[in-house]
Amino acid sequence: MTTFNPNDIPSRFDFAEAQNRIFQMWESGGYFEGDPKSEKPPYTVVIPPPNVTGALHLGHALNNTLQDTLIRMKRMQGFNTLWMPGTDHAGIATQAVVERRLKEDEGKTRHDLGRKALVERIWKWKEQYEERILGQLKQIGSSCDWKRTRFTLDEVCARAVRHTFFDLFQKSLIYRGKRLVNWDTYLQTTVSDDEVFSKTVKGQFWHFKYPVIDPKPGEPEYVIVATTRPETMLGDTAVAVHPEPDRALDRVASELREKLKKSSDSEKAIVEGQLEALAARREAMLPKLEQLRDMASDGRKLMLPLMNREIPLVCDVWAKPELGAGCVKITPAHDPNDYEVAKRCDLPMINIMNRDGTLNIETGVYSGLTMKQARKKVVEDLDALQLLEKVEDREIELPQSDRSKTPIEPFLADQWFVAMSELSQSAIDAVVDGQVSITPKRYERGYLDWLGEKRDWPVSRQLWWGHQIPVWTKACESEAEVQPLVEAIQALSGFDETVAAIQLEPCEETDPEKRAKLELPFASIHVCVQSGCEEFESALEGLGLIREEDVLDTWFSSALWPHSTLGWPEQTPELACFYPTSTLITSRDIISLWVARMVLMGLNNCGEVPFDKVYIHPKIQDGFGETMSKSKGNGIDPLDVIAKFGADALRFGMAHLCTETQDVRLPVQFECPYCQHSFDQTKKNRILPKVSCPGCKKEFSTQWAESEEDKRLEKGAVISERFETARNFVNKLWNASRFAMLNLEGYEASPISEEDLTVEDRWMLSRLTSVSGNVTAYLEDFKYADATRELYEFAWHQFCSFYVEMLKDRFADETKRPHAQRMLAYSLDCLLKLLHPVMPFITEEIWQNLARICPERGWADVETANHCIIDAAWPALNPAWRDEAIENQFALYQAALSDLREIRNSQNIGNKKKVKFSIKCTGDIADLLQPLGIYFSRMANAELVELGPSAVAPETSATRTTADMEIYVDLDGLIDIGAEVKRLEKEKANLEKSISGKQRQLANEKFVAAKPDLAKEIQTSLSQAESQLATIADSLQKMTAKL
RNA sequence: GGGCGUUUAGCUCAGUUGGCUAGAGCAUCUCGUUUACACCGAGAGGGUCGGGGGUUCGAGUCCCUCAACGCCCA
Repeated sequence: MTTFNPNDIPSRFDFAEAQNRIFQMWESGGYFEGDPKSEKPPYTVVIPPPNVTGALHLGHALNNTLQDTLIRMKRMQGFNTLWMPGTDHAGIATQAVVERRLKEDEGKTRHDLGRKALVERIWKWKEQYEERILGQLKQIGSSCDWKRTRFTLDEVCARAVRHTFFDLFQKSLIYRGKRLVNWDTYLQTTVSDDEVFSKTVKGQFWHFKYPVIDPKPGEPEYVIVATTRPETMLGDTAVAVHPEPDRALDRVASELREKLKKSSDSEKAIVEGQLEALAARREAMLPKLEQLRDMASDGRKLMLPLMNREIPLVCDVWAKPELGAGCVKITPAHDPNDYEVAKRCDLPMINIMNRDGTLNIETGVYSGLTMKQARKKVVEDLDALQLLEKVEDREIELPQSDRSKTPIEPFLADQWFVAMSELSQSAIDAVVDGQVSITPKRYERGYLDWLGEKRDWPVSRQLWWGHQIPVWTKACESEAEVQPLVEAIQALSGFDETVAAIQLEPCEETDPEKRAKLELPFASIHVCVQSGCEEFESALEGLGLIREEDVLDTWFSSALWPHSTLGWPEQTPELACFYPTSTLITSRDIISLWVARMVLMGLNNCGEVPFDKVYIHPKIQDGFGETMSKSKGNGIDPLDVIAKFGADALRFGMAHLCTETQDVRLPVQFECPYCQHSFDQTKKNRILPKVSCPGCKKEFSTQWAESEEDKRLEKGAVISERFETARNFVNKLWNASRFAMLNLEGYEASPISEEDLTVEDRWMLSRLTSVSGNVTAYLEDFKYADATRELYEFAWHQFCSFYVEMLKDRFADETKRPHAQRMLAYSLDCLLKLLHPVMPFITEEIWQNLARICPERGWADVETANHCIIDAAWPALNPAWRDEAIENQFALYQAALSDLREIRNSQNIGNKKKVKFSIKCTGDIADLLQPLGIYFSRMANAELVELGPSAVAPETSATRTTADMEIYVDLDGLIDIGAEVKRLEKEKANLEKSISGKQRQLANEKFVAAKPDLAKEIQTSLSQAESQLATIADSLQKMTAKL
């Protein structure tokens, strides 16, 4: 190794070079690895596995910075830490991305490729993005145990999924049922509610007449229903009317009156109009509505046109008497509200659609048509029958699939469900009992409310990318087939209930004739197979059973993450050591989807909660308060921030903005690739393929560049200037340590006795004690912003601006030098450790350099420093070193210094000009200030000529006062009287304001009676202020006289 | 529709249980290259704490109400 020369240290930290080198050193040194055999107490965090859909964004950078900061502190505190890394297969999101790519690049659909080939393609995509994601996490500095990296679709996780599914199936907590789903006819899959968006389009509102069968005298021959989707009438199974039209109209009216009270003037007219219309309607329609209600109660039936099917007239609250004719057609299999009506009224549900969006055989002559074709034909046919009453133009809300941008069809499909009642309750109890705490506490409510609904969890997804459901099914045509098949299956499994679990699902259609007509089986046999029984699976297929094609909801595997990654269901040493994990750090949008499900699955599978603390961090928005996303163009790549500012600055910036609020704003800038000028992103320029730099006027490309011409331009980075503060802080720390190393030549370690400590040494020890205690407590409580603020303030304005400055004088004195060196090495050592969790790279780099000059450090007890800072012992200073008296003493010095500097500035005295000054104060104060008096020279180029009660103001002087002192700067030959008068007048005004405020308070008898202690304090500060005022007034008078 | 959050200096945010002249960083202005750092140092200016009402001796802080913005659930 070449000899280390502090003079060679550059004045900037070369983070780009250091980050990779240091990370490799940590990783190859095994510092990230959790040891299941360790004697140390475990501390475990599982990463919220990022989706392999794409690259990481700034939200991930925040999330992982917080986890890494915590795990690094715990590692230094002596815990056996494990941060478990991995990625999520993210079912539909990933499959959709790959399918879209396939369509764009090759014009193919997944059906052209087939299941096997498509899944292979997605695996390739996954490999590519996983590598990129893990690379990004490492660049951030994440100290995960990378050898343990898991993927929610890998063998270990798959085994856990299969065991869980089998267990729940066996307990009958998994069952098969029908459910109305959002069907994407293009992708031929269900999409979740949050992947559906509503689009307002121009459409029509058709009014049809349905004939009444055998109307009684006085009853209408037709009822009128209205719809925006005529084709669905082929699947109608009822028409509903309101059971209490009278009361329903009353309620609407009273709601309108409530609204009227709250309305602004402009709205009032509209609401009043609505009320009048309602009253008129009531007058005209109520008898008819009541008649319809009576007809429904009497069991009157209607003839569904075109299909010639008898359908009932039913009573249900879904019908709105205030709208249209007051009747609503019910299509249970193709409308969510109608589906609910059908469940309430026990109506049949007729599915009229094939998976590709065409109409099925239920629709007779319409079979095979697309929805659009069917709509046209249905309207024409009804019109021909003179059953079309009228058509209105109207704006309608059309649900669309976010993935394929095609209309969503509500569709009744077979789905697997997890029964949630018991499972949810266990997860509710865990939080109510305090086994799991959620920080900030306000998020508990959403968690509990969501679980409290105990809605069954539909877990099947009609996708190819995911955990295929391990169930084999066969339909039995008759009752006679059932028993022999069950017996055959049991025999094949060797009557082993740990291999196969069987469920019998009877057909919900009990009428054998109807079953035959609709080609429905008598019952279905479902066999769930445990993992590792491939031969049995083949044998089942030999019996004619077919494997379920659907895969599981992504959250099913995510729910197992804390234990599946540790090897469950195997009772591995890792599981024994690291489960339950300690803390989960995530963002609020997945509290119910993920956190709640992990709790209940952890309890079900392991009998213990998966973690005892959950911390929910804020979400990052751009300067406009919008969430960042690639599709908006305001997304920031953490790697761009790292390239410009360094990983430590990114991390410090992230932690610094992590307050208890819900959202934090981070204004976004473009950075010109030519001149490095950065300027604000606007809603306009963030969507352009190329942007012109306002600095150098050259054009650069953005993420939207598509044309060859645009792509040839240099690409501009998207960054945020908010990281500049953090970058500057990194630089400050780097240079403070550079100064230290330049002055530690000849360092020798040896203990310092307590009596030899100077005032500033004791002050530094006191500060270090407070700061280390505060930072520890803040981080334990997830108060990241408070921790970074404390560290920033301490490192910059206390350690650098005062302590290091004061040490300079002591370094110049040979006799004081060795002592000063030891104190500097010790305090820097301590500061680096406190900063390490947030700023790991620079602290490690400085640590390693420091060790070359002073490998042994400490003031009372000298020890050899740990080889790496990453597992050095976390500072735990003796609380006895916290010394308020010393800190107050120091504050006196700082106050005097601040006044001196202000005089220099207001009098415009150059730094090189030495000034003389005196301080008038009590003898006690003088004793306190005395030892620090020499430092006025270095810090303000000012010489203290007199200190104590007898100090007097020179003839021409500037005067400042504090509560404890009067400061006179001798300005003979220097003074700008005008400036001084102005300054004194301002000071006088301030004091007068302060005095009158205090006087008012003390004149308030109730206050003095209620808070005597506080009143006493104010009384004291009032007399001080009055004495200050006297001094200032006196000076002002003298100065004014000289004008 | 229900729930949650936010509104404090030009910008981004702190502000503990109500209490003395409401703080920080960035930006602005003035001065300054004293060899760790100009990604620096010293200083200054800048706030009717979203509007209205209430409780209180006293409100940025507690309560009510209105407004704007954001998020989650239906």
